[in-house]
Amino acid sequence: MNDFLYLRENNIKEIIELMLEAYTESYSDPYEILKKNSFGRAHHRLICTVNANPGMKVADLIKKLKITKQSLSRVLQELIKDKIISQSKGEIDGRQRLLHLTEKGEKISEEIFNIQKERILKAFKECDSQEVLNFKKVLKKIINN
Amino acid sequence: MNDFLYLRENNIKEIIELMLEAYTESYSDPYEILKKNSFGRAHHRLICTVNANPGMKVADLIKKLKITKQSLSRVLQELIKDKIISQSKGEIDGRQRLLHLTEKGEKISEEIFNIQKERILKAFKECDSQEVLNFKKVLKKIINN
DNA sequence: TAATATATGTCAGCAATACTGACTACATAA
DNA sequence: TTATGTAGTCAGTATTGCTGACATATATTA
Repeated sequence: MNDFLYLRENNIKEIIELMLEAYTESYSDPYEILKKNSFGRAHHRLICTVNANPGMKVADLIKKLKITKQSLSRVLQELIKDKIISQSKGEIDGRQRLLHLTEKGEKISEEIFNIQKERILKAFKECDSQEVLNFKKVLKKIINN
Repeated sequence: MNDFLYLRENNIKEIIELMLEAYTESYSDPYEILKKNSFGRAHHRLICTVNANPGMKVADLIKKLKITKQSLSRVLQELIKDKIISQSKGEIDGRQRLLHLTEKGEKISEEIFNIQKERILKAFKECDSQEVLNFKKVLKKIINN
């Protein structure tokens, strides 16, 4: 195409800042719902990640969220006590604790999602199929280092 | 196109989680550079936002970062003291304090950017021009409510 | 001009999130 | 059996964020 304008520093710099904004906006939308349940940003990230990766082990959650196990522990224990998340012993490796949303957890996760969905849906309705597919593709490339 | 698969709940849910991951990864990349300067996540967000919006006023920064002025203040004063950010009196409205990166601030901002750039550049090189343009377009739509 | 509103700054205290380091318990692998 | 890997825990500290109250300077309005 029209050479490599999209690889220029200014474009990349702009996109890095847009990602910060999009994240900040999107993840503050469900603030009220979270507050109603006495949850904060840390619980939100945890619920969202376990929801997307049911059965993941604790070590993977730590890696994804980029926090220490001590930081994770406090929040995770709260969610387990509140019966939002459940743990099961790994069948292959008995040391692992596999994480799942409980039924109650699924319900709250769904409530949170329904709020966050509004912003995304509104945006996507102003785009066509191809644009959204490309958005998702690039997002994945950014994650896979 | 092939009807509206991209508007389905599961797709949107997946994208919300991908945005969390992409942000978490991207904004932890420059951890070492920030630490070297005794800066944290809060400083990072502030530097990035002022860099993208030179001359912005304090109230707008508060709105973008979604924090209180008291939270902003601590970090902002640190950056002003370290001569990373400078304030100038608004010419039209003398109550406003307009924020800029200093020369030193630009330098650190560039260091941070150069680290974050690597991940984005690597991703973009595996995409074509149109895909990146679409990525940016959708990102902007998500921000503009 | 006087009263009011707005933009910013500041003080004090508290809450949430995250870190380091040290140690334990248990399961797997060598 | 010994070493390693996974998870949990305790104690202390740092960072980031909040609320409420109050101060200062500038702008707007009556």
